[in-house]
Amino acid sequence: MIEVDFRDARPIYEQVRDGLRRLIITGVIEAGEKLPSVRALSASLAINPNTIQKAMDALEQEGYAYSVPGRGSFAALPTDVGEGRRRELLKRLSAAAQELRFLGVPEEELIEAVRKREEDDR
Amino acid sequence: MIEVDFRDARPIYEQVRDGLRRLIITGVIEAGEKLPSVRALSASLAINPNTIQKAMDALEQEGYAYSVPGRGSFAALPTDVGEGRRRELLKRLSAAAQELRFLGVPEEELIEAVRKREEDDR
DNA sequence: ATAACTGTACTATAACACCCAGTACACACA
DNA sequence: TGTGTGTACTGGGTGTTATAGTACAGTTAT
Repeated sequence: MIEVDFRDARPIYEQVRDGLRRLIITGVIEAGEKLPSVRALSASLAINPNTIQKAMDALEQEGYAYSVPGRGSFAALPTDVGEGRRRELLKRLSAAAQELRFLGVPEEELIEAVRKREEDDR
Repeated sequence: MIEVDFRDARPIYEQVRDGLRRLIITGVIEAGEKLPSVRALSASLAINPNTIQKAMDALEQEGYAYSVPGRGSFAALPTDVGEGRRRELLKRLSAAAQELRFLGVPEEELIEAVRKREEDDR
């Protein structure tokens, strides 16, 4: 369900956070649906529960999930995602586009990459 | 010329590396032109020379610059930038676009962000 | 030749983030 | 009652980051 690479320079909790976010974005887990529990993810990924908890905290802070003690964590509505996240993504989009244009990639190719909707990332 | 925020979570050497890359991308420093020397940057930014050196190494590894002992570091040609950097940027572009669409941002707005060329990013 | 500048390479240290192990508490649900 | 849940601690190990200091070899201008 989620892939974690221990050799990757990126912290594990970020990889888990991004993996969970991706499940929500791609619709695998819809709004209101339950996310994997901390202990379940800890067991299936062979990662310390504290690290999973940290990923959950980060995801909740972004607005992509909310937690209910005793019940579990759930996917939030897209409208609950903070404005900071939107601004960061738009900044990333512009920065990547600008650098790619500097590198000689034609504008049409960039627009096509934006239009295309796929999930074959890493 | 380059801004460094010590309170930022991002490592200083990454901020310096990104700042130098931006100078090249925006055309402030053209291909073949000399980059600020390690010691000059170290003095003007009040940062240890080792940290600046690390930023230079990273930039050179990306292909954005090359160094000549005794002479200095210089901006490389866009064609010298590694293919890995291009693939990473395209991945970032797609990922950001996909998430923004999930958040309800209309496709036209994304395309406009890609077309627009500005330099007001941090 | 001399001086000043350049990239580069070491050693050593301190601070911090990351990840782990282990334990514990309170709540929800069947 | 038992199981599963989020959450909160303490400790310890490890690697990264950034620092200070020193040093060497090459280039450039005086």
